[in-house]
Amino acid sequence: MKLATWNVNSIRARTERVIPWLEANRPDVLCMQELKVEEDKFPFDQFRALGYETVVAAQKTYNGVAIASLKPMSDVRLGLSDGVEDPQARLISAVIEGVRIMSVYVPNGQAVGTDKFEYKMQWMDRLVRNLEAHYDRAEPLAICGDFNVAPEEKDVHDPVAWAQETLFHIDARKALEKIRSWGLVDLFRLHHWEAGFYSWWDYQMLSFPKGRGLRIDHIFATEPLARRCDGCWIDREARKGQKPSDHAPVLATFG
DNA sequence: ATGGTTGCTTAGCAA
Repeated sequence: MKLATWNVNSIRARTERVIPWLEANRPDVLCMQELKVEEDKFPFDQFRALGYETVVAAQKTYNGVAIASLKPMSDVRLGLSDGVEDPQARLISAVIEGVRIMSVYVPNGQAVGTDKFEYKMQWMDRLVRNLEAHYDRAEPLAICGDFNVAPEEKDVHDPVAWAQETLFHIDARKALEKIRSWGLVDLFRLHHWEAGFYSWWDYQMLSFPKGRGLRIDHIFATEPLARRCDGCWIDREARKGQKPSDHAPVLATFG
């Protein structure tokens, strides 16, 4: 099985990049984030033409997550289902070939000290409670998506400069570690130890050509699934060329 | 250097 995740930064703006990428890479599953469109305007037909069925949790203008799959999906679940009134579409999951696959878009947090950063912290804590309440770390499960947090110094081009930002603040890193310590493995770090691999580069200041990025998109898996993972990588090529997303896809394969 | 870029929606917000 080949699993991919990609923050597309508007599916309508990115359809001409995402569809050819799917055709070239043919993952069994693609988790997407930041659709920025209501469900009735999602381009289901173009995915279906390549053999993918897609389920979405969407809203107008902001956020929005989806899972496109070649294989049948069952028990589709939307949101954190914790009774909290929350209009933001940031989580969808489905069971595919016996694996619970989650597509998540963790809040960016805007700036440390703001209400949005507080919402980010609370959302990550709610995700931990969702895992504790509904899932079993002994079962195969993958959480894929834009976590908006880089785990370690080696995942950030300039850790000192980014320490005060929402994507690498110590509180955000601790919250990410709490999610991981529920019983998840960072699949990228199973296969690569080196610094300097990034999944996101700001559109501004020529960040991509200058190599100023962060590794904030992840595929986390429970132990029984991680044991089957024989590769995990970031497709930097997809960040190049005309009208790219500011994120690159992350992929993992399983035997 | 308080800049710079992109997308949605239409001047301001979010990333």
